[in-house]
Amino acid sequence: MPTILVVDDEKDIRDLIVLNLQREGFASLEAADGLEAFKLAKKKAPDLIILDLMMPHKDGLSTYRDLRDDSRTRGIPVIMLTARGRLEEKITGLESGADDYIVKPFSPRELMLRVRNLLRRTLDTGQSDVIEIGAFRLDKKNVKLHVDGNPIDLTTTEFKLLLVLTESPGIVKERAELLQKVWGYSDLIQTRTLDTHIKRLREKLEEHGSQIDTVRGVGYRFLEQANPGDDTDED
Amino acid sequence: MPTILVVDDEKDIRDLIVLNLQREGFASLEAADGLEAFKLAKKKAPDLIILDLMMPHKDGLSTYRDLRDDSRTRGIPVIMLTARGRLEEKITGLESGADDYIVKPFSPRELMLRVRNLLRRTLDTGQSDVIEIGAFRLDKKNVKLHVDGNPIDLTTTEFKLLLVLTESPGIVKERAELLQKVWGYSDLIQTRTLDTHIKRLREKLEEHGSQIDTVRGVGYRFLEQANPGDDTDED
DNA sequence: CCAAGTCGTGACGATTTCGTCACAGGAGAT
DNA sequence: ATCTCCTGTGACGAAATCGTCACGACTTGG
Repeated sequence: MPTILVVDDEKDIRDLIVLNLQREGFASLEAADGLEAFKLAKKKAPDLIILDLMMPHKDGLSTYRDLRDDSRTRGIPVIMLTARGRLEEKITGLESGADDYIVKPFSPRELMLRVRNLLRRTLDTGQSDVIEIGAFRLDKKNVKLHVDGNPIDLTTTEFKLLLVLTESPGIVKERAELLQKVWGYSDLIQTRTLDTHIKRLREKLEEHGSQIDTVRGVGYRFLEQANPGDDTDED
Repeated sequence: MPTILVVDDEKDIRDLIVLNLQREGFASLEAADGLEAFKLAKKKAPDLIILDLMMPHKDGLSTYRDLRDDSRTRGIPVIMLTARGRLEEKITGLESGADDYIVKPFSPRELMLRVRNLLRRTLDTGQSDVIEIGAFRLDKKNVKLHVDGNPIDLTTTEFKLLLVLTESPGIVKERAELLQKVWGYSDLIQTRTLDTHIKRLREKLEEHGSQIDTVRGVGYRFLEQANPGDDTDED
């Protein structure tokens, strides 16, 4: 059952939306301001967010930007509620494709229609399990990697390895954990298999910025790309 | 709330299906044989019909034909239940695009998935018989493919395969899913049938731009043609 | 500086997966 | 009935991918 986060400072409106969502069979979360919404979104990873743009304290628009800047919430589609003629123009500019907005006052039926449409687009087509780390975009369902929009062919094993590494960018993954999660090895095994695949991964990634760090005696660490746009040498 | 008519002579199976439908929030009607089903369908105009093909008295297949011959029931999508290897071949011929079928034994989850998909297709889009992907135009009703206006002859199997592939352009369809949706295979089957038809499809499409991508170990992916013609974008 | 441990690298064979082909059975058309 | 087209299947080779090994380079600690 999809979970939807409803963000509005007015309790009446929240209640109205939540009621309609329940009637449609959706679970819901509530937040009264942008900060709470952002924290809840990171923690609970809802399938969709309904976000009022007019709120005190923290503006809805800046909350939207925060959501788009965090890797954990980037993929979550957002429906924005806005008053007619207010921020409409600005919104249309920053839409990220997966998002939508609706002008107040709105009919609940209209809102529910958009919720269903948006969920259909994201849940069904599997675009929801796309992981983004810096310039990297890991498409799980597609077994495809894009860096700055450029597709990179990875084998399934390489992809799985990269997937595990990117679980925790900047943090070391032990050899044992990598072997466990990618190959299913349960024992501590002395093997060069991991090294070989790390090498192959590095080969395919190096032209897009060296990414995988060796931590001697421990394991490997995936680093976010430091300098995008630095592509002038090859040796 | 969509209403679904369940047609099966075995009460146990009806109960199982109805239970699952209720859990999903659907209203349901029941019929134990084809005649009753036909009358009920005309009278109540359900949004979808789940029809077992193996029934005493009146065969499911002839019931299906009756449903298609009557103007009041013609537009109602039908999901047919069939035993593996029995009537599969005959079904493939009369598939009218809006319909689906599933091979017994099936999982309730799988059935519910198809119910949702079929309802989504018909309720939302008002069952469009023509699908357009880039320069491709798939005419479900006439089982015809046009690329840039040029007609391409496809067999029914090829057409169905292409139809499933184009459900999600740019996204991989797993072999299992393709086998399931085109041939009704429920198990993971080691067969070269899929490959063969992919090849035949590729042969017919390649002169109009290579389209079908192999994702080793996963499945196939339909790619939109890079169209030399211009594309207009608007909101 | 030496020894031991660890890692990177290239090559190789084994295995898996896919593409292609030929062919036989079946359905529909003539 | 005969013909034609479509379809599924197995055989076989091609290609991709994988894991392992040997060996050299490097790091670390004493």
